[in-house]
Amino acid sequence: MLSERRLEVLRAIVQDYVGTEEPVGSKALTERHRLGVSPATVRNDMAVLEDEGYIAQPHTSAGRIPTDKGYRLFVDKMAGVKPLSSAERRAIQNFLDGAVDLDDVVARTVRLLAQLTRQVAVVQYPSLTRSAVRHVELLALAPARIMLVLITDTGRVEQRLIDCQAPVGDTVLADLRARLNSRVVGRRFADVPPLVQDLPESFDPDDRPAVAGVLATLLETLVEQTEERIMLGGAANLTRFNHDFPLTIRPVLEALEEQMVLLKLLGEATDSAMTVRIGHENFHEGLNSTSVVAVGYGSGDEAVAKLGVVGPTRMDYPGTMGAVRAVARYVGQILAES
Amino acid sequence: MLSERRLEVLRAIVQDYVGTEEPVGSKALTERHRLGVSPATVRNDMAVLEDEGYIAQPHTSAGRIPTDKGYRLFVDKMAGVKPLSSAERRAIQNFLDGAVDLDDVVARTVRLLAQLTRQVAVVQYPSLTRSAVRHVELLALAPARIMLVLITDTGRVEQRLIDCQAPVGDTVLADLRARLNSRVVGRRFADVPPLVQDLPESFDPDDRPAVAGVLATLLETLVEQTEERIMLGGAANLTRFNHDFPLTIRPVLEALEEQMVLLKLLGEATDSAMTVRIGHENFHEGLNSTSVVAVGYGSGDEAVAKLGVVGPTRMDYPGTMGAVRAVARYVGQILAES
DNA sequence: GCTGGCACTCGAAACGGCGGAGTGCCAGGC
DNA sequence: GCCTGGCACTCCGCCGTTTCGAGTGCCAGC
Repeated sequence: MLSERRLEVLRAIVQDYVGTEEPVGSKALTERHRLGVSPATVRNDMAVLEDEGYIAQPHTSAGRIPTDKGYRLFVDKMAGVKPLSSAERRAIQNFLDGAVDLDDVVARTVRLLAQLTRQVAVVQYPSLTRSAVRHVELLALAPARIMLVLITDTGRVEQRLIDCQAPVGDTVLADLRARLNSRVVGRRFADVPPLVQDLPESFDPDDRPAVAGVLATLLETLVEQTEERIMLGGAANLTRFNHDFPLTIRPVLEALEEQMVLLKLLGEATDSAMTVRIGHENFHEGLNSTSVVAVGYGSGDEAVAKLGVVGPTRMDYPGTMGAVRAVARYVGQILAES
Repeated sequence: MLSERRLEVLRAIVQDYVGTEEPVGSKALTERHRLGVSPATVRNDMAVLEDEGYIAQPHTSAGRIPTDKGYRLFVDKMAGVKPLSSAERRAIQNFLDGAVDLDDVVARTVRLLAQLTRQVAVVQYPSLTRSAVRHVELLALAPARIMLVLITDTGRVEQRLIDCQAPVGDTVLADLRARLNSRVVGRRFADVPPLVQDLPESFDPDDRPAVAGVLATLLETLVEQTEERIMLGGAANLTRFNHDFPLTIRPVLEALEEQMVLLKLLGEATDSAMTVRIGHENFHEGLNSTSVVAVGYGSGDEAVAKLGVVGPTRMDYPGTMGAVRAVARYVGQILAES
């Protein structure tokens, strides 16, 4: 366990390094912070902190920079979540209130997060699997061709084409549409399958293949995980740091282009707790010098999707966490209203 | 007018510079190309080319690099469109054939273009304004709340919420839905407005406000230009060149984040002719050292949207143009099938 | 009009010296 | 036992100098 003052030294190092982006030495520390001790004492503390792996020096006789472990301790023990100013809150609300549909909400959220944190923003579309059915529509495009349109309570619309072997009558289609909706509207996706299982039986044997086809497509759409869409923005903010890592920007950009990586990035935590993943805590190699701050958001009490930002490990954690949390809350409100 | 050989020299300079990314000198030119003349002669030609503004030297006693004007001449007079190998063609087809819906088609196209050209790919969603109506659906979410779903022949789905002052009966809604569809299905967007103008008159006066509201929203959706969505990919490819311009990548990334800039980037040409915009020919400052190769694509004979790539002015024009054209054709086919 | 030769230019890389920030350690004081 | 001032040492980054070489422009000759 580290003494109180050593923690204080670590905090000072993190704060200074985040601000200046340069290794920080003992003398500069005592000048910029009221530690009440001399540089020599700070040096001793630093030696201990280095032994414990919280800080490191890029090379002998340079200042110290925090390690991933150091940042971790900082975030866990010392960093509160910095609340936003009321001006910022108003800005968020104004920015999000003008959204016309779900795409727009997500797009605005991404831009907002990127501007607020000056980092790369990542927003997941409300997940299909955690939302509920608002309406199912069936359209006969051709006698044997049906389009299935699924509308969720989060405003998302999914569509699928279904080719039937035999023509399907309009009345059958209308019947199916009515029964389907009466059973599934308002239900969570996960609850739908058992509710529609027996539907084909109530139809004329001739029509059962078509009905089964529609149901199969519907269920497939419901469980399909691959369609977890994600929007990304603020990539230009990566360049703010590239005088330090001209090399690192490349793999980061590459990683961010992979939908799968992005999805994993936002993490598994489904509740609304905020997760911070620092440097090597990220599974992906290209992201070893970045940190991810993510949190779930939703229209009700449960998260239906996540959003977050990706930035250098050397980031302003309290401020970033504050912005991410605030944006998530407002987006949740917006979704609840629509 | 330049002599034949001088054009040849320019072509050689462009090709070498694109390959090596380094200023090319007279000696290297004669070694790598069979020009049939000595370096001294090439030097004289280069001096002329420089006087005319086709090439420039970064500093005295360095090799020459093409100017925007030089690239322009190269593209106009000398660069054919390089056809793809049959392996590449097969790859394109395989890659695009697996698409399940419009989003997927666009997403795959972006990835494909980015990989093929190793540059930043930009794909515009099939524009609403140039496509036709496949179906209009009206859903009563609540007694006085209607959701309008518009499905286009390119597979795109738009949705809007409509709040009515008074409840709307189910039969009225069904009636409106039927009449609406019988009039507009298959019509181009631009042709729709006159066809529905008189619809409210045929309804009970009590229902006319609601009907008018639905129509207004429909027309608004049809003309709404702001919803021109664009997908972008391959941003990581920008970093391939950043040892040359570490500075320029920043404004480029910023420019690419602006939807409006992207839209203008793809240009105004609505037919299927390919446009190449080189360096300063781009209106946007941040893109002064990039070139844009764009072409329209569509399910029929007319273009419904555009796609293209953004890369450094120093790009392989014939190859890029070949890839862009080929991808556009395949996407057109895919859209026509669905 | 092409060619070889030659002097010249200028950036890139290599070299070396210097300054300064920062460290570790030690002896002394509270 | 902990803090402090002092001191010697290390090593990066900066800067002026030198060297090297690719490339040029020009000129005289064929």
